[in-house]
Amino acid sequence: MVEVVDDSQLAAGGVERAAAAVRSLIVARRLLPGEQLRQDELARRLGLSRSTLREALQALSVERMVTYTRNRGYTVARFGAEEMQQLYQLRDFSEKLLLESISAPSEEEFATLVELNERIRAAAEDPREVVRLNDEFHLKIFDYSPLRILAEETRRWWTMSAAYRALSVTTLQDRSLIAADHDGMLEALRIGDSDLLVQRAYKHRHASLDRIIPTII
Amino acid sequence: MVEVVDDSQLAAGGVERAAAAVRSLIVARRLLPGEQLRQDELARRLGLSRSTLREALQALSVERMVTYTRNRGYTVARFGAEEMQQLYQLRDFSEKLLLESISAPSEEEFATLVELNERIRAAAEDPREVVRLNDEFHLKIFDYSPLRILAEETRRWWTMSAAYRALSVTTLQDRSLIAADHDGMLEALRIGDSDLLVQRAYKHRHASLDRIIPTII
DNA sequence: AATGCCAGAATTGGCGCCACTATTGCCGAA
DNA sequence: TTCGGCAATAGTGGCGCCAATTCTGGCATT
Repeated sequence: MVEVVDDSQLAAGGVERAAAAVRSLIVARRLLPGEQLRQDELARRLGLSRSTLREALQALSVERMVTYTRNRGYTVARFGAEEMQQLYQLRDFSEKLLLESISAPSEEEFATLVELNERIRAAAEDPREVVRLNDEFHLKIFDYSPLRILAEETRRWWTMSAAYRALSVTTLQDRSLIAADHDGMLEALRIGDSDLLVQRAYKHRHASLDRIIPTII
Repeated sequence: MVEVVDDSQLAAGGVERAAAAVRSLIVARRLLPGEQLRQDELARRLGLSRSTLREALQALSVERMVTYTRNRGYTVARFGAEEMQQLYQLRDFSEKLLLESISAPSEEEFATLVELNERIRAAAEDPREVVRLNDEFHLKIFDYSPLRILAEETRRWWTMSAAYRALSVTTLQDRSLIAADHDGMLEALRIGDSDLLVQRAYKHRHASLDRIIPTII
């Protein structure tokens, strides 16, 4: 069985395409933290050459999505509890800056977020879909900030923990809690109460962290 | 004339070596912002193959040291005033966190910093050396923090502006000001006054930014 | 039975090559 | 003379190959 990776989001550009594909496999937990990435096999699986994949892995290594050891190749990045906490601490500060820098979103932007959140609520039975939509929801908000560089770095920090977040969501009993938190954030966003928004985002974030930590071996 | 890059800091490992070399060329302003990086020539110049260089450039691209355009290759990253300010704003927040997280450095660590600063003072007539030592001084401080991930990201943000900083230092009249600022920071570090340290580092940093901005075209 | 060692297999590291795309410089028409 | 188009050239994108290193499984030794 030849498995072609989902090329839904792949416009073109070999390396970017490859990086996106591998990133997506990691986020979807089809490649697990700590797992060895055999270049030859992975390249075949993605339908491209090893050299191209190599460049992608190098990029992902700088992004900390994978770990590189000389002469031993790449493995999916694995985080300990300590590192995970540092990661979330970073996001505490960066997302605070981002959210404070957002001027009131347009009607259209706001509607998009509301709709996304409704889809999250509706997908409560499908953890994978919840995670995907949740990512889209949060990343979209980051992009509303004029602080381009920080937004990009934050996106990276967000994605770093994605595989772990995905696992914790799977085992979450009441997945409607996520959408409920988002409701609160959206309300704060709508009335333009920056402090409230930051506070609610913080709470939402740490609820996530609290779910993740116990899953870390 | 065959030019071999300075292999002082290059342990081994093709790609890392290449990335370090290119980074060092950019920081030293031997490759200027906006400049096209022709892979073939650069590979020859560094004494390695184009494919290996390619991986390095890919990594540097994620680090934002270079910019990539599809089918047009890589150029040395170029920052506008707006971006530069964002970069420094990032460092405001990240270096604050780092400095606050540092527990009092050991005698030995402290002595190293003092000595470095004396060398900066002594090298006042040699701008390039001042820049190199200054980098070493600041990066070393970052590494004292237990916040490993943030320290690494901050190192990256620091390096991103290095080429611009190098230029502004060259045209600086009284280069002893830099060492004087460091004196103040070291004093705060020694007496363990975290707030004072953060404040003085802030002032130092923005003096740097104020010098850089006018040099941006 | 456990441990150290050695050859074979598997995997990574680095390189040169060819196809494709962008750039350039030239030439002819307006 | 200037501008638009076209061919030659330069440079990037992607691939397969071979050397070097690491891993693995079997064998001998204690």
